[in-house]
Amino acid sequence: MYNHKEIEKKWQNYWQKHQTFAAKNGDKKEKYYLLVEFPYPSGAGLHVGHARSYTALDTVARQKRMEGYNVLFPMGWDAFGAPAEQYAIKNHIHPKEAVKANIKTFKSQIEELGISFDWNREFSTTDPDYYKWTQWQFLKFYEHGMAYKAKKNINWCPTCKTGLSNEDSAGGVCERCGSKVVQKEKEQWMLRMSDYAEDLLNGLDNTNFSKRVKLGQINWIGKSTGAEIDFEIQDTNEKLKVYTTRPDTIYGATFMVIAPEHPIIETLKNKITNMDEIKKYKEYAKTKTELERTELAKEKTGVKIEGINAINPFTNKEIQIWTADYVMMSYGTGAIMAVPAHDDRDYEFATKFNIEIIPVIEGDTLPYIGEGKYINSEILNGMTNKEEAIKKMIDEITKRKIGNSKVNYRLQDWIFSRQRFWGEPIPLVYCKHCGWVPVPEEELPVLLPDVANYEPTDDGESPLANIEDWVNTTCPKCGAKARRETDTMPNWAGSSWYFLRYMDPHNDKEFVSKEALNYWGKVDWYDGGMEHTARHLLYARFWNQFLYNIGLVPNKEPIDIRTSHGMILGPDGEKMSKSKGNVINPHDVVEEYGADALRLYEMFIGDYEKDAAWSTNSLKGCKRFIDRIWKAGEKLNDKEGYSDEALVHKTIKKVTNDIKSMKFNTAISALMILMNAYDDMETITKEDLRVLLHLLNPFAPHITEEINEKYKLGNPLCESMWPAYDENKTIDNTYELVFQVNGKVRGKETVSTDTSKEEMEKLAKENTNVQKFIEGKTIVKVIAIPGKLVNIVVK
RNA sequence: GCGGGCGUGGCGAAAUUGGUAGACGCACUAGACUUAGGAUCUAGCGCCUUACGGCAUGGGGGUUCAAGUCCCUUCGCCCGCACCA
Repeated sequence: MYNHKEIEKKWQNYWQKHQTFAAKNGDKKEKYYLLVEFPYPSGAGLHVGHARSYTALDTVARQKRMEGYNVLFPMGWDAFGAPAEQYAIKNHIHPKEAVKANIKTFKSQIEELGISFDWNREFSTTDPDYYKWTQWQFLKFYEHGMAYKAKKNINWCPTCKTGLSNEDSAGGVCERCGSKVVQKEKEQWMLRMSDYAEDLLNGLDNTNFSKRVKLGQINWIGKSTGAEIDFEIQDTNEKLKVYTTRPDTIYGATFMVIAPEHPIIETLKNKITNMDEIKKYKEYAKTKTELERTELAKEKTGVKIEGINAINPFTNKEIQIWTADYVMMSYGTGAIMAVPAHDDRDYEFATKFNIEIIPVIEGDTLPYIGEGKYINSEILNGMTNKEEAIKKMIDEITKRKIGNSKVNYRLQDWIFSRQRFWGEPIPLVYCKHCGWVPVPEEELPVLLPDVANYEPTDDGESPLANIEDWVNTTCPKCGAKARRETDTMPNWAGSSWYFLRYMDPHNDKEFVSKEALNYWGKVDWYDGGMEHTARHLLYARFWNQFLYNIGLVPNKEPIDIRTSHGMILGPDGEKMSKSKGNVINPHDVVEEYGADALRLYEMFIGDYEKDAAWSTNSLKGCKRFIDRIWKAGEKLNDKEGYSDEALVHKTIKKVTNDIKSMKFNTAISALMILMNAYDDMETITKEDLRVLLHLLNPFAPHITEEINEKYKLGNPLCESMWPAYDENKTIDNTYELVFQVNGKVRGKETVSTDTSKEEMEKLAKENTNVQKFIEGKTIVKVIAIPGKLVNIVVK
């Protein structure tokens, strides 16, 4: 019938030759910026999941261009990262070689899908021309005091021999290799992201992210409101500051718990009588990974600190101080007031160690967290409103100068150092006399050297530390001997600003020009995986907000709409993986069924934001649809106009709107309905066929152009304006009026659209089947809804 | 535990403001064409019933002339966060 391979190649060449998808900076047309996450070019090649996201926004891009927009739809490569480095370690070749080969494969696989990327703007985060500007921006953070080096107890992966951010070690396992993460003290570069917690939270109001994406951001920032309160330690001048969201329960605070790393232990070591035991416990807690600390949550552990006691500032009673690993040093003040009557964790702990439990809110069961009448609480007794009680307590502690209200965030500063080779070198030099000195702008980029060995050192330094002639340099400030920073940036760095670079990718004077920034503005629509909606999006927003604050970008929020596609699962409903043998390779599908069939199927598969299992049978159904259109060209007549005007206008309307709202499946279904109608006609007009091809073009761009050309229906679709519909013409002259008796359908009749209520009622009562159901009964009420139905209520 | 989402045929799913539940596709069944069919075309296809009709959107209740849609309640599943104080 036709050779899809030839057709696809032909039109891909046509687009290339005519530069159909080249975005033009400064063009008079209205701009629209569409972005998909640039992939990590792994050796495994393109995944059908990539194809889903790319095709979806490609559909939008193609529609937008035909609607007259200047569309920016770029693609590039996020190529720093561990897999390329692992490959390099094994094979002793420079990771950039592996990356180069993988990009080639990836790119050809994307090209054969016919995605309308503007390849003129392609770059990789590993290009020195690109990472020069990543380094330059890091120096901006540094200049503005936003980057600092700190000795931190960091999450350490013993297998990868590198520090990990909290985000990279979620759940206590290394995100990359799955090893248990341990705590290790190390000097690390940090970015002050926690300073931006409130802005990152508030900024969400200026975005159109989907609800679940916003919630992901909100959860990650983790704002909580409460109070900090000082508890005196008896017979010392020391105070223990706690953070609590429930200061109203303070009368029930019968003990305190501090994190094993809490510095007060060191301060008061002379008073504490069981230091050995406490040190032992601290060691024990350190060996436990975060995961174990959570998983083994069932059983509380802890040690009572002997020799010191605190005073509850409201009951004035002596209370014990314990150390336990259920209190984290990284959150709040690393110390809590324990209210066992109203907190499950404190309750469990108190029960295990026989500590007094005093209820302060009336209730039947303990622990009872929540609201109720306050008891045993002097100034709060009798109150019932939680918010009021909290407010009263905060007023009281403020008045007594023992505390204040306090907002806490889960969000912490971003650990920005990695002890790896394959990342952007941090462009700083350490000089004995001058301290840390930035590499001057004109010396950027600090290039990664060519070496033979990419393994991290055993003491956890980056492999760069071994390369003497790279490490040893001179101080840019005083000229003395100095050493380069050997840590590299995390691979989130390059992806935090790549959307800005696409606006002006070849600029060698600036990271992006002001003109380009002003013209392209925000990313209008960013689509990617659910797995990146928390951290990548947060990093990118943080980075951009910083650039905004120092006047380098025009918008505080870089992205307007963010959507996240569901995963494509294997035919067995499981996540695709080599080991399960359920991987569908897009290249194979393109070979056998064609790019258009694959694209159409992936858009037809179901709700775009939900996961969906692969079905080759459904794919065949989409292929069949394309074949039917191909054959429809054989029954063209010489007439003009649309054979079924109302249907065509309705279809244009539906497809136009459904693409914009990501309801790709129903858009395609509308086109199938139109095709089914053509099948029922003896012959169809050229306009009939052309409009179908045009509406289908964003989904199946190759075959539609080919058929359009074959039957000389008009200019190439990609160079024609998107079909317009006339609202008046979407309305049919007739409709099927439904007759109901007591809400049950008892008859139908095709009537003219302008049938009056009276006529409708009359027709209903005349219907023989309706009469069967109203005979001998009293009509209570008749409801006539024009365009829909008549409902006769009888008794 | 907290936050969010979902529950509709054998399957993927549709269903503006409450107004014909199951569009469209897959699978399946029967027939046509055919040497052949895993190609194509035609017809059928929620469940029960020979039919009339009845019953159906996880379960129960409510509002309404009318509920997949609104309200209450209950069960189940999925996702995110989490000893976060």
